[in-house]
Amino acid sequence: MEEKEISQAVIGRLPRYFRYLGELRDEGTERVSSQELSDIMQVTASQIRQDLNNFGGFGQQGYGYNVEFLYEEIGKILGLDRKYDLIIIGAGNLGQALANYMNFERRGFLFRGIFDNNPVLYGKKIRGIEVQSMECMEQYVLDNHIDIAVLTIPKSEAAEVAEKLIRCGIKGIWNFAHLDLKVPEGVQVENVHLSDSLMKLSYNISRFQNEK
Amino acid sequence: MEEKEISQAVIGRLPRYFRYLGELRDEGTERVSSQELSDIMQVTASQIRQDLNNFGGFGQQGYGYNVEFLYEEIGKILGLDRKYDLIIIGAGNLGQALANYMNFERRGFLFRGIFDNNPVLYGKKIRGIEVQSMECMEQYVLDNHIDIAVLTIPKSEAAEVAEKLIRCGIKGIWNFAHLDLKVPEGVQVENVHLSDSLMKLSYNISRFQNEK
DNA sequence: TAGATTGTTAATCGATTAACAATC
DNA sequence: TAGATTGTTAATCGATTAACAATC
Repeated sequence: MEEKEISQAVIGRLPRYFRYLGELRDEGTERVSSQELSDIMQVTASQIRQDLNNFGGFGQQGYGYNVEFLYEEIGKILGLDRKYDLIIIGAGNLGQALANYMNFERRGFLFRGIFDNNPVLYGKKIRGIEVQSMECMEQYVLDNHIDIAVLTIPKSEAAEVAEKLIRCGIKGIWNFAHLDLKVPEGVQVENVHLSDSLMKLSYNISRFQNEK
Repeated sequence: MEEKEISQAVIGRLPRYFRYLGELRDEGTERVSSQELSDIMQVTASQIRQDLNNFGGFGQQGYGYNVEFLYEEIGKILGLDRKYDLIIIGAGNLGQALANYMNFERRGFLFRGIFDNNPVLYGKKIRGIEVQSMECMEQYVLDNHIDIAVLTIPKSEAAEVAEKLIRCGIKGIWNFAHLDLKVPEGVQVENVHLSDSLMKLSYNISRFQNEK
C-alpha cells in the first residue's frame, strides 16, 4: 500500500478527536461540523479538516460529519478495530497499576501476562494472572504471539530486556523506563517518560512565578 | 522580567538534554561539544545550540560546553533548584504507584498527602502518609501551601476536584484523568493521557503492518 | 597564532491557518 | 435553488537546519 507518510503531529491529535467524538456519540449527537468541533476542542476548524483529509473525505458538504461514522473511522485508523496481546514486564507498583487499569482491555489491549525477576512476586495473581519469572518471558512471547510489551522496569535492565523481546518478534513497546530504546525499523516504541512530564510542569510553574 | 516566550517544543526537549547531561556527568565527562551531543542524542547540533541559546550562552567557542555547569543550568531552567509540595488525589492503583515511585522526591517533588473518597482506604499508610478523606483536601492544601496536585481520579470527578484545588491556590496540576481541564491563566496543567499514548502505539503498529 | 566550536543570522522546510471553489 | 460546509489550494507562520563570522 503506497501512502504518503502522515506526520506524527497529526497522529498525536487523533486520540483527542476520538475522545471528543466518543463523548458526542454518547450524548446522542448525530452530526457535527468542523466549526462546532472547533469550538468544543479549541483547535481551528481548518486544522480539523486538514487532519481528517489526510485519511480520506469523511464529511459531506453542507452537512458536516456523521459523529458515529467518524468515530468508527478514526478508531480504525488508530488500529482499534483489532486485538492486541499485551504483557507487562516489571510487576512493581506501576506495572501492577497498569495491569489493574482495565480500560485498556475495552479498547482491545488484552492483558496476557506479567513478569518480574523478584521471586517474592512469583505466583502472585494480578487480575487473575500469575506473575512469572522473567526467565519465562521469551518463551511466552513466542508461544503466545504477544504483540505489545509494557516496560515498567528500571532503566538499567530495560535495554537488555527490550533486545530479548525484539528477538522474539514483539511488535511494539510501551516504554515507561527512563531511557531511549534503540530498536530496528518495524518495531514501534511509544515512550511515557513521567519524570520528563513532571519537569515540564515544574518549568511552567516556576516560569510563571518569575514572570510576575 | 520581560522575556520572549519560549516555545513548548523547546521546553519539551529540555528534560531529555538534562537526562543525557546527567549521564555524561555520572560517567565523569567534563566537556561536550554540540556535535558530540548530537551524535549521542540523535538530534542536530544546530538544534542543540539553538535550543540552549534561548536561555543564554552556556558554551565557549573552541571548547564546547562544560557538562557539570550545563547540567546545573538546565536544572535551574526546569525549576529543579527548588522544592515543590505535592499531593495525590486518588489513592487507586495509579495514585499509590506514583506515591511509591520515589525518584520524584530526589528531584524536589515532596510527597505531602494523598486523598481518596473510598472510606476503606482512610488511614492506610503509603510511604508513611495516611490516606485522608477527600473532604479534608481543601483545608490541607490551604494549610500546607501545596504547590502541585496529581490527579489520578476518574474523569467524572476530575473537573470538580480541579476547580476546588484551583480555588485553594494550587499552582500546578499533573493530570492523569482522561479529560482536558479548563483552568485560569496562572495555573499550569501537564497532561499524561495514557490511553492516548497507547493509541499512538497501536496506530504505528497497525500502520507498519499494512505497509508491507 | 591556528584550530575548534560557539552564538547567531539566513535559508529551508514543514505545519498551521485562511480562503474559496466544489458540492451536498 | 439557496445555504451550508466540506475538501483542497494558497498564504502565512513557526520551527529546524545550514552557514559562517565571532571568539575562545
